[in-house]
Amino acid sequence: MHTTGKDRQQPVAPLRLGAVSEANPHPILESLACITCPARKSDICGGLDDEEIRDLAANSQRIHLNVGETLVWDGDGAQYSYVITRGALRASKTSDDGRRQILDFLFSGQFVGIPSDAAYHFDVEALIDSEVCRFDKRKLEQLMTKYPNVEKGYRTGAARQLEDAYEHAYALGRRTAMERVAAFLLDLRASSCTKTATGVLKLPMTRSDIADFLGLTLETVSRAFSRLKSLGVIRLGSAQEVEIRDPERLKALAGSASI
Amino acid sequence: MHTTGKDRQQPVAPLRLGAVSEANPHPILESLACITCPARKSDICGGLDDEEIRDLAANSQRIHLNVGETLVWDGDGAQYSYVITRGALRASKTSDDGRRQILDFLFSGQFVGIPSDAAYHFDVEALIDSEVCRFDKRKLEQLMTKYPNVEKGYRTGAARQLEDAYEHAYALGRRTAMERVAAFLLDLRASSCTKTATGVLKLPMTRSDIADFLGLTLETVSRAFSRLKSLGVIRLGSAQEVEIRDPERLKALAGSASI
DNA sequence: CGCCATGTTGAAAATATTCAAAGACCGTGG
DNA sequence: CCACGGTCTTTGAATATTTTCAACATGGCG
Repeated sequence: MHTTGKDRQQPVAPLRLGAVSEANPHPILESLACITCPARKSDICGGLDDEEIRDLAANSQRIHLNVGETLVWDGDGAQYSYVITRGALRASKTSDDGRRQILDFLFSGQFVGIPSDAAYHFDVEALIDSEVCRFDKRKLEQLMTKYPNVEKGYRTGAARQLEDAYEHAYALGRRTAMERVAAFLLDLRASSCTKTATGVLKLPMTRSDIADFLGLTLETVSRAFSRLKSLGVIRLGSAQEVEIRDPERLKALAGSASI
Repeated sequence: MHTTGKDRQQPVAPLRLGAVSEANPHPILESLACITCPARKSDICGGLDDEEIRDLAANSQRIHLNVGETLVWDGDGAQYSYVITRGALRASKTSDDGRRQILDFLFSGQFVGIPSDAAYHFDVEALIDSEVCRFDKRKLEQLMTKYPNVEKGYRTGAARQLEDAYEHAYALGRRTAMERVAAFLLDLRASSCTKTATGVLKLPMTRSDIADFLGLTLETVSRAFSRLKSLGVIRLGSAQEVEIRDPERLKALAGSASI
């Protein structure tokens, strides 16, 4: 049985919701920020024109998260929803005996906050310094009524997350360790994860995070990386810098897609 | 690597969408059926009063599925959504090399059809003779606009499915075989799965189905059942009839919850 | 420069899978 | 009504994959 070491180590000064470092309403002058926001085309904001987006801006707050800070705690009242505008976060479930399953890595443009009841049932923490846009759930519902496109975006976002979760279930249940790691790297490449100009991936997560996402141990993940390296499929600048040298080969190693 | 035997065996005469055995619009006289429907309190129908439900009935068709019949094919255009009104179905993804992951077992009251794009990315098949209520997606959207409670129910349903998928991911990634089987039986007991008057579970799925749901092989599942039996935690009438004799013990064997 | 986190690698151990065979159950047809 | 055939299930033994335990390497940061 695998118990992570990493997850027991709390962020230096974990801030509970409502006590987040900064939570400033978008000043009217700053509503321009929405126009140039990396999440401008996200599910929630994408359906609105620049005029309407000011309305959204007035009903949201921008929040900065330092590395390790927690945005959402398991059990927290689901008062807010969030759109990631910069950085990288992880959503995870941890059992009381310390086993952790990372449900998703979240990058800019992604949406957090589709609770079925009054509370969240997972944690969300910042892997690196990040920024999110916060919406009061009540106000978001009003916005959804006012702007059908927001409602539709919410629905699309929920559906996509569900499909991602299904794909993840396929990987966890039916793929080998090697296939999981290969598929993970391909997914990362297709995501909003940071890349250098030459396309080198800058992983914001540790081997332990990857292991807890893929249902493996960090050693198994490390061995898979080493194997990929020795096969010449990837190149490792540092442990966090991964260059995919042979995408086709990587696809083959990821095994047949789930159709 | 595990490849199921079961899944290669197509239903005798698989019917493609639109060619389903019966698809009759709810006759006006039959709209009463909605009132007494087992899915009357489901997410979609639950928010409406008996007057409004007639409107829903007029916009839906009742469909009968025989054992093994397929309701949704991976790749199918997502033209319809469904509410299960009777029976048991399985939603699954199968890769082209034959590996199958069952995503969910669906019982009466549950909702199928939250596509992020134009197509479904999983199959849905009947485990036993079943009945579903079919909604044209377009009409469902109109109904959602007309009745905010339907829209809210849809959203709640989507959120619940997402949370189920997350819980499933935790099980697949971090639980042992024994824990998965124990937790599965507890989940079934809490579900709408058929039970006798004395509370004995009537499993509509095979060991192979359970294995493909839990990311195991059928042999491993069978061994876990045998173990539970020898521990006196369950009693097996037949392979499909499971009596949970010691729920507390079963909970302990399911391991600590994911919080 | 050195410490502490993170990452890599090796060997032993555990868990689950694979392969194999036999038993139970169900529906069908004689 | 019972025998038959096929499918599903159970159980055993060998094998494979992944985990666990342990030691060492690396590297970022004070």
